[in-house]
Amino acid sequence: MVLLLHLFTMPVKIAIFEDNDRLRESLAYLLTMNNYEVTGDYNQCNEAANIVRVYQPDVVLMDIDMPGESGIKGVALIKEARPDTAVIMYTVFEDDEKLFQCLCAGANGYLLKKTPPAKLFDAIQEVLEGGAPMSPSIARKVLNTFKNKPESNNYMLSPRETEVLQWLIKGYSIKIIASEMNLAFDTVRSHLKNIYQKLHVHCGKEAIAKALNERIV
Amino acid sequence: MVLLLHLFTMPVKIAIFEDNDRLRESLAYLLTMNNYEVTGDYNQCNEAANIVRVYQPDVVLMDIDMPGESGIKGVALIKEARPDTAVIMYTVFEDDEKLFQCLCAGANGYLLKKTPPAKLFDAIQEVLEGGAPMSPSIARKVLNTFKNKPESNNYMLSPRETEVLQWLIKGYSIKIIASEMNLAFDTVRSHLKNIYQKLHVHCGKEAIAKALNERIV
DNA sequence: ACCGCTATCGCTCATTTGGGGGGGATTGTT
DNA sequence: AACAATCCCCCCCAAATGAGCGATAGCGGT
Repeated sequence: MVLLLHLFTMPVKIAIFEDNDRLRESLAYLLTMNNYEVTGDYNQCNEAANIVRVYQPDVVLMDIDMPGESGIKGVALIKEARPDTAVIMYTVFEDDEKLFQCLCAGANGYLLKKTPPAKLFDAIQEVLEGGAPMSPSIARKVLNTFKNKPESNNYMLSPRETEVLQWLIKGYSIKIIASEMNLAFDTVRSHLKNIYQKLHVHCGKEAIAKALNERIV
Repeated sequence: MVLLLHLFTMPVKIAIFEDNDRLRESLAYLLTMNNYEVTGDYNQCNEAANIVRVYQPDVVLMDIDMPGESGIKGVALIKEARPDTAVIMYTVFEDDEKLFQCLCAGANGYLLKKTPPAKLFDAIQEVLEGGAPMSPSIARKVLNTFKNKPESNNYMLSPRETEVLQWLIKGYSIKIIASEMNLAFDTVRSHLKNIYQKLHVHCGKEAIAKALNERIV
C-alpha cells in the first residue's frame, strides 16, 4: 500500500553500474523512457558507497566485470552504506562461484544479460515489492544448494549417539558433555567411539567437520 | 527449443495434490481451460510415488497441509520416484521451517496461495523452462540465507593462521597439517595457540565449530 | 635504529583423547 | 529361550593436544 502511493508520487530512482558504455547508455535511456528516474550511470563502482549515500537510489543495477573494484565488492559497499537500496546483479556470469559471492554480499536479485527488457522491468517491480528477481537458471542453482545429497545422512546413528554428536559439534569436551547429559565420562567416550566407527572417522575433529558439512545434525 | 516443440505437440501434464476439494477442483478446471492436461487431482499424497510413475506428469502442484503424509514428504516421494517431474509447492505457509524442508526435499518452486492465477501460469511455464518460480517474499527468504553476518568475521587472523585453520576444519591432526604445509610440528601448534586466542576458544573442536558456523573459512 | 608484528621452531607438563579391552541392564525380535 | 541392539559403566595405555615458557629471523613503519 505504502509502496503504491510512493509510486504515484515520485518515480523510482535507479543507479546503473556497467562498464560497457553502449549498454549502460541504452539501459539508462530505456529506463528513463519508462518513467524511471536514473540518478546516475557509472562505468565503475569504486565510489558506489558515496553515490548511493548522496543520490539514495531505490534500485541499483550492478554489473560484475568492471575496471577497478568488481561488482561483487560493489554490492558489499552499497549494502554497507545504504542497506535499503535494492541491488540487482546484471551480468553474463552464471558460474556458482560469482553467483554465491554476490548473494553473500547481499544482492537482492540476479539477472543474466540475456534477460529481455520487459522482464527487466518486471524484476525492478518485483524487487521493490520485497522480492528477489532471478533468471530461471539462477533460481534453479540457488534452490539446488538446498537439496540433500541422498547418500549423506544414513549413518544409522542411534538416538543417543545423535545427541552426543550434537553436543560434540558445539565444541564441547567429553567431560562437559557427560555433565550436560548426566552421564559418566566413560559412557560418553563409549558413544563417541561408536560414532567414529559409524562415520568412518578416527577423531572428534573429523567427526565435527563431517557432521557439519553433511548436516547430520 | 526442444521444449517449445514439445509444447506444440502435446499439452503439459499436471497433477494436483490439495485436500481442499473446492480449491482443488477450481485449479483443475482453471488449468484444463487453459490447455493444460490435468492427469489427476488428489486430496492426499500417500500414493504420490505411484501416481507420478503411472501418469508421468510434467508438473505437480503440491499443497503442504494434507491428511496422511504431508506435502513435504510428498515432494520427497515424487522426487525419488521420478526426479524429472517438477514440483511446485502451493501453500499458505511462509514460515522458514516448512519452506526449507520443502527445498531440501527437492521442490522446484514455492508459491503462496495468494498468487493470482496469471502468475500461476507464469510459474508453470517458468518451471518447465528449468527455472524456480517463487513468490517474492519466499525468494527473499531464500536469498537472505546467504547473507553473511557482518560482525562475524573480523578476528584479524593472519594469512598463515587462516591457512592453518582451513586445514584444521578439514579434521586434520597437527602432525598432518605440519607435513601438508611443510612446517615443523611445533610451528603449527604455535599458530593454533594464536588462533584459539583470537577466536576466544580453548580447543580445536571449538575452533572448528566456530569457524564452520561463522564461515571464517 | 628501534618497535611491533608475523612466522618459524623448541621445550616442558598436565590434561584430553582414541583405541583396545570388558561387563551388565533393558528392550524387542526371532 | 536365544539373540541382537542399545545404553550404560569401568579399566588401561599411548598418542594427541592445550598451555606456558622462550628464542630467532625477517619485514614494514616511524
